[in-house]
Amino acid sequence: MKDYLEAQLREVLAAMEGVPADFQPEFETPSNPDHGDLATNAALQLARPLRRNPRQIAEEIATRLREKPLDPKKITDVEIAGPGFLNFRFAEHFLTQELAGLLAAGEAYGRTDGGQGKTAIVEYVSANPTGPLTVGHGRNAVLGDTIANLLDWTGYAVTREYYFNDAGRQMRILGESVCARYQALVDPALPTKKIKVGEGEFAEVPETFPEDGYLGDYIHDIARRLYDAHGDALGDDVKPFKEAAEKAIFADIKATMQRLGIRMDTYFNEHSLYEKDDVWKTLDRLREAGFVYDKDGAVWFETTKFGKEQDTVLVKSSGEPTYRLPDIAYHADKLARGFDKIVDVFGADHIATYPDVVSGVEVLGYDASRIDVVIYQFVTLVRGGEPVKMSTRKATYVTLDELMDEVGEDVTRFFFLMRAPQTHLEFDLDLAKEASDKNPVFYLQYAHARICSILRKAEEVGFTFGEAPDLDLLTHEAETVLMKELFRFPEVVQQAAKAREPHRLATYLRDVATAFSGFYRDCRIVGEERALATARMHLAHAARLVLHNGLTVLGISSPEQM
RNA sequence: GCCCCCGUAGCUCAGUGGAUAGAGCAUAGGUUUCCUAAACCUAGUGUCGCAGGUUCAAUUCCUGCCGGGGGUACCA
Repeated sequence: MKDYLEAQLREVLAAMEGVPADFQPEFETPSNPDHGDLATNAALQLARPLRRNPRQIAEEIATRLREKPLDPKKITDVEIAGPGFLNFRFAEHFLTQELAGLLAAGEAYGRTDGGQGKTAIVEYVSANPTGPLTVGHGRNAVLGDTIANLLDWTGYAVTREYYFNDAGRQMRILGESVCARYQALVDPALPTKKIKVGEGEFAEVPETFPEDGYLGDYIHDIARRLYDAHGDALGDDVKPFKEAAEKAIFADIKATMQRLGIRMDTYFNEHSLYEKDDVWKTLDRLREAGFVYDKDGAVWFETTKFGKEQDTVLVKSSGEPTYRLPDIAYHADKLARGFDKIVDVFGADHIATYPDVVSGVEVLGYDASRIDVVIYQFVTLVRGGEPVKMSTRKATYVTLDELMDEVGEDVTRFFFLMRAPQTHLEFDLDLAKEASDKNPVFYLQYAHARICSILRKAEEVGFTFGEAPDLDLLTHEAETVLMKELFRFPEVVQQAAKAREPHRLATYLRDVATAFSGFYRDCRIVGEERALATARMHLAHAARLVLHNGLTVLGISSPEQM
């Protein structure tokens, strides 16, 4: 419809004097229904170049549009309002045509092919296997997964990738932590020590426990399982402990992701970049390009040439690379794999590092504009009105599993998606637990379940989807309001995908549920005359489809009864 | 110091150039002989942090300031 009107308007404007050739008319859907279904501010924008009163310009455009004339099966009315807006009103017939299209598309309604078969890779979660996923990881996981869904729905072939590092210092400490716990099981008389874990807080640990070791219960569990399986045969070589811990923790992480409905396509081990020698080749190429120098025994990247205040160390004087170098190699790898869109989902703590990655791959000759970094702000966990400091190492965290046990998988996903990524998310655990039935996700699911119930009841009394509906019977205001709301769905999906902002879809679905409530209140099905009831069944079904499809994109179930 | 994000109703947040700034929660009241009351309806509140600027039009864009958070390691 927008396309039709834009074409008509362009023809009219082309015939008017003084309109710039490159003038781009803008359309919008007015929030106030009195202002019609679609409006354009063209006359206001033209006021300056034409040096005429905008209302006068609007009059001329309106007259010319009426003379064309506009197709009465699409547009019934053009009016001038306010300072010079042109408001258009859709013909009812147009709405019912759209409804037929929606019903025909079914569970594919909302899918568009703007991606044109292009490829995208979304990197998310990417937690190193040092402990269970926490609430903090949850926002990353759910955001990334939903952005991947949105890209899928807008025509991209999407790869979901999990990047991890199981070779660094943290993993060694993990192995040592398990080893120490194991040794204490072998010999309970082993001496212990106290280590500081915070301001005035101490933990009693085995003598061999690393100073900055991991204190979580899962470490005990892993040690206990190793002891049960191998007795005292393992000795004090850290390697088997590290490997066992990684395996157990990764299995745990994957199980948690599965509960959230997340399935990765690929797991990318940072170590593979060393096996392929990519890390050092990357360094050589940066050096050849003239952006690398040696100083104080370390290797530096000249990030000052890209507007940063300081240069950045790529290789420490110990000969060990900092994480930036493999990060650059990894992104070069993704670019070389040919993805059209590369989306990274990072916490706010990465905000200073990704520009280095962008600079790095540009130096390597790649088009860094293909990379799109979604930075989300941290989750502040609040319990009993107090913010909770979370640390994987100190084991002062709430796991994602615990959260899902308390409030459920659907609420967990929805909660993380409700707000714009760039705003801080205050997660009040007490509220989430105690008042979880007030979470908006139930509002959406309830609306869906209620539609299913209505349709079941309608079929019980003898109405059927087998009959061709006369959709033109849908002229009640509550019906047209609902239809217009439903038709926004594909555009909302596109906008949410483009902006990488899933919360737009969550907000929209609430509006759909509200519009359906209005229909439910004013328009009955059971008890109505057969033709009207049949038409309304189809409209209710359309509303169910939009809710179901929208919830599917968000990764949330749409129950048929509650 | 410098960089990034945020500042909108009592609370949590939508709203990125338009016509009277919205929703949920909370508060007060009302609605079930009627397809699911996990619902619906009604009532009320705003110096859109402050000050300038650009524009026919600014909560939205630009600059400065104030406040909150994050970053600014040869840590990841």
